Amino acid sequence: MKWTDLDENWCPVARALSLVGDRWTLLILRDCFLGMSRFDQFVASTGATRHLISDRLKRLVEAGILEKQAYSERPKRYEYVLTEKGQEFSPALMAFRDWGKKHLPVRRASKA
Amino acid sequence: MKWTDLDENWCPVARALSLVGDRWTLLILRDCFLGMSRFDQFVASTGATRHLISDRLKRLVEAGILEKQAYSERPKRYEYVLTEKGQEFSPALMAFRDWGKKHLPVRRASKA
DNA sequence: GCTCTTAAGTTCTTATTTGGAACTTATGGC
DNA sequence: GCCATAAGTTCCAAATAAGAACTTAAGAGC
Repeated sequence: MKWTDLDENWCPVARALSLVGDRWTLLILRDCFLGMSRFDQFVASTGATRHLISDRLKRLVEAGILEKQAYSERPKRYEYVLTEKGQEFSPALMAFRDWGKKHLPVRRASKA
Repeated sequence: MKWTDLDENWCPVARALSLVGDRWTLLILRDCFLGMSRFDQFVASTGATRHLISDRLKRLVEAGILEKQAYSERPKRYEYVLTEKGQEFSPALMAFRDWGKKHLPVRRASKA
């Protein structure tokens, strides 16, 4: 079964997961809420490959969660900003944060 | 970069994702909140392969999110129940549900 | 005492996805 | 000219997932 098959599932959780239920996607959204908007910021912050970031940004734009906006004309440079649909995803990330804070404390010195 | 490298990340969202930031894992947890507890129920409900369910259940048990309990001695049969740590993950799933309900309506007759 | 069914996995082979590094395009600065 | 920056794309190897069949243990029906 493919992930895209979940997009018409009866369950709203499954439909949400088909779109944003992916680790890199969720990390990109976290970065957006932290104020990031550019390709190389996402690459540096998440540690994902450029290929993955490229792919996930494309999906998020198609889904109307992010919007691609030019911030420079020559050379053409784009940044990605949260739409209202994207903004409204924040409760989910906050729930992840709260749960992580409570149940997954850092044991050693952080690597990242 | 590997996923497991996120488990010591400074960010609690990243640490949470290293453990449960996977579509099948989140679908299994959804099923647990819907009252399911057995292997074949997860397979049928999520549409994932048996291999994946087996792997994800193992991880969730190791992480202390689910507990494996015998419900039959001969033959040995196990079921998986949420621990308190697992129970406390419900706000995240509810956030996914609310966001999915609002922003991802079903367009055609459901396939699943 | 043979065959069917159920439950919880495991194993196998083939496809798809990801990781990592190098390359591209356009421009500005030294 | 040569180096740097930003936002990607391309390539191949490695890791993961898909799909179906097999395993183990027991009870039910005949």
